[in-house]
Amino acid sequence: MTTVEISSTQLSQHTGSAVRIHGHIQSLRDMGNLAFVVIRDMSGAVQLVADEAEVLSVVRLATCETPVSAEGVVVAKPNGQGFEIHLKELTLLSTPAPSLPVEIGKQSKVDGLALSTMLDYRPLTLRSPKVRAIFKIEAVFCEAFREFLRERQFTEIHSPKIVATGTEGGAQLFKLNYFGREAFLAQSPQFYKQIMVGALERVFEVAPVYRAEEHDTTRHLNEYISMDVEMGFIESERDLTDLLNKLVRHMFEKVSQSCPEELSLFGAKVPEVAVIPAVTLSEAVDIINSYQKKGSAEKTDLDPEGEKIICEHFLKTENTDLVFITGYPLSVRPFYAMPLPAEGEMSSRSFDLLFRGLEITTGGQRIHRHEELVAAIKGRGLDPEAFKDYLQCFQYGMPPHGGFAIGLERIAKQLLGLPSVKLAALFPRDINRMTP
RNA sequence: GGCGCUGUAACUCAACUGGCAGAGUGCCGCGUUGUCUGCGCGGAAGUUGGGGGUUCAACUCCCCUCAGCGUCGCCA
Repeated sequence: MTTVEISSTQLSQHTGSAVRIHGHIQSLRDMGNLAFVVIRDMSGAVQLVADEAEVLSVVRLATCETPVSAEGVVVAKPNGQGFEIHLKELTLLSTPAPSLPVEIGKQSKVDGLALSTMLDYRPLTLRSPKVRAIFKIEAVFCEAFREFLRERQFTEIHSPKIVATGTEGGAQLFKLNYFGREAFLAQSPQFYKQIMVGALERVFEVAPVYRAEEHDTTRHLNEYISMDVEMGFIESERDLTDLLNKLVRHMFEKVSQSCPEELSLFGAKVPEVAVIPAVTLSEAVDIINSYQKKGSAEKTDLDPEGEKIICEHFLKTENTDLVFITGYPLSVRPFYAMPLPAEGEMSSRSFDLLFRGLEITTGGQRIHRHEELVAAIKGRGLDPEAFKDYLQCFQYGMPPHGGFAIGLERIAKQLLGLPSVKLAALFPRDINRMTP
């Protein structure tokens, strides 16, 4: 009989055959003259059954997480629920692992871990089925994001992360020493993606961005993955919200199709995305005030509590997990935001997308006329000379354009109902943590 | 960074009004042929975050310090 190399998901196709499989030992149950070994591989897990003295002696040397190669015959489980491998030979591929600080094989134990323990032992906790599922889902989000945009003739770009100036001045920048000169880690690919609209018309980028903000919350990271989009020749920000609407629909559909098991580990329900409703900021504030006894919410921005109330309202009234907030005042947006003169006060052609109570996207149309942009920069008390290189593309003609950015860890956190965005980053960087 | 809370075994947590530092899981040993939270018996495991103080006596009260969690500002 020839031995075939398989992975755990292919068991049913090899009933009665001799197979070889490799993975890490996830659990060991030694019953004396019978032992059960569950191994976890890239695709799932499988139970090995050992009942021969020679194999049992090897099993007794093994410990949880030891990588092994196993050979045996695929058989149906006696209870009829799935398949297992009747073990003929087990090879330990490394020194047996010492006892584990956290029990990653048991879901209840992993769920009960303190966030700091989860992160301190990250190389280990990332192996647990539920933790790694987060990152499989994020990979599918990225895949779907790329797929959708490529189909619409967007080109993927890679902008520099070492930059000479900040974009908006709002978020704090990490300073670094660049051969004796001052440089910064990019807080956003904003300027570069706009410049690339001049060259490629439609671009996107999936890359880390850096924010040196000194807050430690469940929705902030100092390094996170920004899924950026920018497109030219738009008529208004409506073109962007339409695109974003279809994009998130595609991303959710793809995750729903590709990751049913990963989603079920979290009991997560993927939202059905129809036409995402939109409200202006001032309408949103009125709605929030109608729920709160104090009528004091300001009409400049929403606080986290307000974001929650708005989302609850729209879930109740329109059965949607997603809602656009539009018409932010120019004053709370970066200088390049396109103004929208409305009701006496200057509003902007920008929007946020909220998902189950959290902002996952910000975007908008940008100013594309050179003279207007220079005036906007001066209006913020900034020096146009500092933005000389960025302004070049406007000097030589830029079409009406705009874009948005989706926070990968945030959309994953909200989808899976994670208590902190830090759990959605492989190795999160926050104000207190730089390792592992 | 402000405010609040918490630090006890590898992990998750108990310990009354200040009175012998414990449990479950994991780990080690022995037994167990259908486990999947294996089961049974036995065992090891602690500078109670650190430092100082009050007291006959401190995990417990006070001060300092370090760390973690929550929350707010800001943002994706």
